[in-house]
Amino acid sequence: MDYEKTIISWLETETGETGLSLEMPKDTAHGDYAFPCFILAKKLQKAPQIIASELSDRFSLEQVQVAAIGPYLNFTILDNSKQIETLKHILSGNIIQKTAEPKVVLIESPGPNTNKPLHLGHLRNMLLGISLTHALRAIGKTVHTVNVNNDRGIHICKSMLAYQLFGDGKTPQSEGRKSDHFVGDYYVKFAQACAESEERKTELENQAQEMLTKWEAGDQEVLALWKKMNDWCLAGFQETYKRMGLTIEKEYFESETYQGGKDIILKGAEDGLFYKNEKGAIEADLEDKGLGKKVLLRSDGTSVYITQDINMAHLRYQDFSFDEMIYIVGNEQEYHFKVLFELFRMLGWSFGESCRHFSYGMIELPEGKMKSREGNVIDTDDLIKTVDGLAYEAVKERYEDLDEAEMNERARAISTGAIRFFFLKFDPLKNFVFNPKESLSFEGETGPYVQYTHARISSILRKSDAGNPTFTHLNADEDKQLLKQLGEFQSVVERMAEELRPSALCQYLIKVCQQFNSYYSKHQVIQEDKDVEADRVALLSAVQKVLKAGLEILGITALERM
RNA sequence: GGGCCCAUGGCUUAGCCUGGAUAGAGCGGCCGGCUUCGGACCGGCAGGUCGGGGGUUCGAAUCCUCCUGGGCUCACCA
Repeated sequence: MDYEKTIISWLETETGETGLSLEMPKDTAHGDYAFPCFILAKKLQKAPQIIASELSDRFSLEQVQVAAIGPYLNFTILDNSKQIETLKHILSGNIIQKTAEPKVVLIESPGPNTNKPLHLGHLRNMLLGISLTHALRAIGKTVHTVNVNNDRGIHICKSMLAYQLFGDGKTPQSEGRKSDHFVGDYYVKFAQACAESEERKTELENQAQEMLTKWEAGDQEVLALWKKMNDWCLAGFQETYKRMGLTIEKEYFESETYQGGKDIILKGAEDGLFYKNEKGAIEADLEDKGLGKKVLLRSDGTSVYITQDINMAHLRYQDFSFDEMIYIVGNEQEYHFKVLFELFRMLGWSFGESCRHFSYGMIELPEGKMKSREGNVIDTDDLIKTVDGLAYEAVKERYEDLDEAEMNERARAISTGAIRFFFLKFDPLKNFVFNPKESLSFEGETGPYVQYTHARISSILRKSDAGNPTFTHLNADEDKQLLKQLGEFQSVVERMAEELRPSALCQYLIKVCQQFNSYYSKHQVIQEDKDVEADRVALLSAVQKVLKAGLEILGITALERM
């Protein structure tokens, strides 16, 4: 029985109005549905309080209790069969329904440059990508993960040149340095050398430019150096991806795709989509879209940044024939993607319509923006290492008699939980300040809090010897609140997948945990009355399953013990 | 200068799309709670002109508008 519809149709016949709707009160003391009577006040020439009380006098529906609280009509559904239905559903393991159309989605993340290690921006990128991948799969979409490596250009040559000048034949192995960090060290050295003097800077930049020209000309020596350093970087990234649980199905490389982009542009120019400007460069006119004019090929015929993105999309469509593509890229590239998608349209590529730029805000440090050239960046690997250490200390402090392997395993899960949750709980659109000293905690609205709640429930479930539930003892306010909350899990996951907002799931999980922990402090689960115990165990078990499914989407291990 | 985005207690933030009943929460501060299921927890207190003005509305943190402050962007860089 759909009480909402029934109540609405009663209201409509009673008042002669149409198109009325109910709202869901925030405060549970206000029941399950509410009708604000202000709307009728003008028409009926009566105070809304009076209208509410008159309507409540005339109301009579099975299983629905009505109360006029001020100008509101509040309805409470006494029949909890729907919630019990949901509860049984969850208990049977049917936690998330695949309600989405079974489309193929491509997700691009994290798009690194191969001249330095991954920093916190990439971390945010990866975690957003991973959680979205999980959420989309959970609701029934097919997701393929791809990546783009920006492995060509002047920034790459800077690291290469510095290595040539100061490298002295050293290798990551000889220095015992993670290979991408080793490469990044030379990017910093380049900047340091440039800082010596203006002359030195000009000299070095010219040399880097020469190197780039040689690279494009296919100079064997330069290419060999490029290959060596690129491979170091990529190998380092792989380690970090693995640690963060990111699997990439197909890697694309700018160095391999930029040439093909030219042909597409040239063909487009032939077809009259683009034109040659007065300097001989090929341009797209996007003035009518408010995007200005965009150069697609330089007058010397070489490609620009966007050229390779055009070809890459084309290649990906050949590889995956996706229905949707989501680019997870920072908000500083919003203009770039507006232009890119417009170009897809001009080229008549139908998939262009379903491309989305998942734009996220930057991460700043308390002392300001991160600048890799200046060295005030926090690397992903360094952060993980630090938090691993903190988590290990936290576990050791509480459970000193655990064996080393178990201690490490828990510490690692907790560390991952803390990092992931912290980076996902904020609205992705917003910039946030990362304060290394204060930001990462294992208490309050954190991943470990959710993990702890899960472990706590698990512990109770292990101890209980209750039989089968009858679902007749879940009538306390706290029972109802929890049941109601569990019923919203599905729509939270759907919303996260549609709106690309993992933060919505984080907020939800926190709320469930808070409600459970409060429940825990008021209601004893394990007890003499085994019928009551069985029902509460059923409820807890459902909470546990929802927490676990939610954590899995975020990529966090739901611990049985911690 | 044009475009896009952001502004909520000391700090970090939810709510804004789809307007409603005392603006939720975490951290920090203060007070209290482990001889029943895990204190990485729970209960309570203090702390808010929801950046500012104007408008729409019975009603605005939420919608519209102007302004202020901040970020990003508008390369034949990537």
